[in-house]
Amino acid sequence: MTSRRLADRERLISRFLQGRRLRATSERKAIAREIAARGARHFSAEELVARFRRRGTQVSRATVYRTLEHLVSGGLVRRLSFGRKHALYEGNEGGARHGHLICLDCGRIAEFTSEPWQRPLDSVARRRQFQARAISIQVFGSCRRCATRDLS
Amino acid sequence: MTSRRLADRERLISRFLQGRRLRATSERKAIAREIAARGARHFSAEELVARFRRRGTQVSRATVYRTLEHLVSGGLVRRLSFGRKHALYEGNEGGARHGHLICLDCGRIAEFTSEPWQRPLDSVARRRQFQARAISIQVFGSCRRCATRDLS
DNA sequence: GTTACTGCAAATAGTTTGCATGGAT
DNA sequence: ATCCATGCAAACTATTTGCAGTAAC
Repeated sequence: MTSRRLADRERLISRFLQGRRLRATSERKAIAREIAARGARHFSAEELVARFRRRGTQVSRATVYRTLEHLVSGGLVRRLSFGRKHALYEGNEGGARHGHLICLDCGRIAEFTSEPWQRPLDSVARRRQFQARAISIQVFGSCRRCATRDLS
Repeated sequence: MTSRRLADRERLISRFLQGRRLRATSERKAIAREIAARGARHFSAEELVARFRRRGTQVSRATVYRTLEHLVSGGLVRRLSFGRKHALYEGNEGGARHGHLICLDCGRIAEFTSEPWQRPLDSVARRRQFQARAISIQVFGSCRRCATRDLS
């Protein structure tokens, strides 16, 4: 990602904070910067905390969780709750829709574009008068690597 | 559901236990019976525990979790992890595929048939050489009732 | 008889929350 | 000056696990 787009994303989050009358604290800006830098890659709350800690940036775990909450409810970040462990998050990169292939053996997660399913899903939502805010398609199974290994 | 089909489902689970060399204990049979009785309705682990407790059936929480684990990994039951709270489960009624519309305001969950998306999803999986075991489509947003109320 | 299964209670893991202090508006 | 946001640590919730006793095979 170019630093141009990175700055764009940061600005987007600043605007979001303003719009919601949320204060632009240094902690929130640090979180915004960190998420922007990760692009569309997945991350856990704990990963953010660890990264800040390693780097000496002062942001507590509680603040990370509280800020993610805001960003998710505002649609700037998606929360992915697979499996039984921690939730994963991903920046909502301009709405590029994708689903996830989740390997139950090794935990690896791959993505595929779910663009083709967007329209039919929208139509289901419309029919039910359901106001869709986020759509998530998950396929659980074994990735190529693990499926091959399983043959042993 | 007829008691005929209910018996079918119980038998299915018995066969499953045998197939995996798992002992057919009274606890596991009680759980199988309970899940069969619920048909395709959603339930949480805690709900099962509570139901057993209320009725005086002797099945501990640990056993409920351990048994659900087996059934999920065997594909007889699906685990649905929405939101941040407890997981929900549903009997895998002969593979009738459906997705979920999850209301973020009131928590209500509605279903829609995802049959039409099965084939294209299969083809994505094939292309990636991903061995799919379960597919889950979730749409988060506001149900009709809550969307209307939100206008206030 | 052997070995898997169960129940209990304690341990985990991730996340949330109350409260006093500090900082943005 | 006001009052929202932060940090800390304690609280919570759902789930998992170690271990000793019990029951299925």
